[in-house]
Amino acid sequence: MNNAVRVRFAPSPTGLLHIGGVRTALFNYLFAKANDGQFILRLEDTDRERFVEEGVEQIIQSLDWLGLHPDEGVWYEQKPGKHGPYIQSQRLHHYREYAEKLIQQGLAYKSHITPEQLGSLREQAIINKTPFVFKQHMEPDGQDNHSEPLPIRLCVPEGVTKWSDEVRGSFSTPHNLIDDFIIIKADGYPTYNFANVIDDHLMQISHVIRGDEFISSTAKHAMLYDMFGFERPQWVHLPPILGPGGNKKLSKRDGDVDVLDYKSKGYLPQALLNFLVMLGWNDGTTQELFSPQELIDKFSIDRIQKSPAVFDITRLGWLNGEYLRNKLTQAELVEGIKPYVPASWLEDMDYFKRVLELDRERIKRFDEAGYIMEIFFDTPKVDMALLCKKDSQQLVRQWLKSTITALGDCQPTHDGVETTLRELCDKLDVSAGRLFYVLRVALTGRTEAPGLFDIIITLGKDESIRRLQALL
RNA sequence: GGUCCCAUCGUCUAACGGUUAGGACACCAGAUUCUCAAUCUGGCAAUGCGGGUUCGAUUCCCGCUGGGAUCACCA
Repeated sequence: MNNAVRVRFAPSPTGLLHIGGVRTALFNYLFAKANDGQFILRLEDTDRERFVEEGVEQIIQSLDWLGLHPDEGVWYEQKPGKHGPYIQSQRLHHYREYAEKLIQQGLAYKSHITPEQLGSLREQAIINKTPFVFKQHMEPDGQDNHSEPLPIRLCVPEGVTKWSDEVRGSFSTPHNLIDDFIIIKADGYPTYNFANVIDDHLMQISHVIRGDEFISSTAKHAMLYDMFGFERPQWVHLPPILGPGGNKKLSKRDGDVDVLDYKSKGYLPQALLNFLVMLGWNDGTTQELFSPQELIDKFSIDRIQKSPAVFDITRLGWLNGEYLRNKLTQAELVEGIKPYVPASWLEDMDYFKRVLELDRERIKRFDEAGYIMEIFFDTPKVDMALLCKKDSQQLVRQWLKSTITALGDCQPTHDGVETTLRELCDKLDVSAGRLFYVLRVALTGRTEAPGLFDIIITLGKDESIRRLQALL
């Protein structure tokens, strides 16, 4: 019972869920599932100034799209769970209660120093090139009356805090390096450093899996656990994901604003997850493709990477194509592409499916389907310069005419068309390459398309002839 | 600047101290010959530097260099 695995993903709705957040959520999810544990979604909304209204909804939708469903905590409808509420702004009484305990023991105090005063102390320290750590004795004198609300600071005792991370190893931080940090802000809300400890304890979190930006504040958390006599969780800090340059964390500047963007661009959640899991983890073999279940079966903390990984979207593109080509049933493919093509294309579903199979290996993302498939639904505009790029207009004209008559009485099968057209090449004394180029452009307006015979039989003899006729 | 972390092909990464340092993406070439795509074959390409320890370092230790994180009444 006591070694039950309980992990949480605890985003702050101060923005939208981005790639880094998803990777963190994924690792938490996999670890929970791999150990028959609970995956909890908690909202850390204690920053009322930067709170983004649509953030909560977007976070839930993102996780839902990716299939990272929590067992407990926040969801469209509150998930059952006996440790709620799971939204920090609804848990203020807990933080107050624990802060009060600390105050009574003399381990925390109301701080009178203003941000301005603190700021100038820090500036002074920088000028003097001396390290600056704020402690209670630096509080200004004459701290009397003013009734405005004050923040509460932890009175960091002397000593050293040691802790260890499951992927990085041991850390040791002397307390003289730690500020008397704020645990309850003047507005009554707790800071992350405080709330996270209280909640993780109350919710019986066994493993704290999070981004490595928290590594330097973990000593504070460990210290708090000790001061309260709470059992410490295991810490697992994930390596950062770097932007394309490889020299800074992936950020909005790299287009990493909202994972739902990947959905609208036509990426598959399985592909995105498969891609993300490889950023900082591998199973030790050369396997590249993992189903969600395989991931759960194989995931383990001891194979998490220490070093950062660069986000390479080319690789995501490859993976997505791989899934589109080999992992999706036709029905799933149709379903996925639906939103990206005109509804009218779907009226003749058999035809749509035939076109789809023809183009399947050409589609890397759903959003490309419209462009790739449109030549089978709309009469293309043909650029004369392109059509006559390799041969004179006169010649092209003649070829088109001959093709129309040849097509007129040929078998409407792939082989029938092939035989007919190759015979035509002989008759016209022209290479297949030249004639087929002209026909492809004439029929599709493009130089890149499926095989010519496939185009003709899919389009149908009549439609093909009609298109050629129209050109003349 | 203080504290801490990290370091294998361009990228994701593999390698009980002993391998011709492996795979994948990307790239290039060839094959399939009607283009593109897909597929197959081949190729290019890495242990940051300097010291140790060792019979032997990608691997262990130290220094350097480089990169990153963090130093808020943000998380």
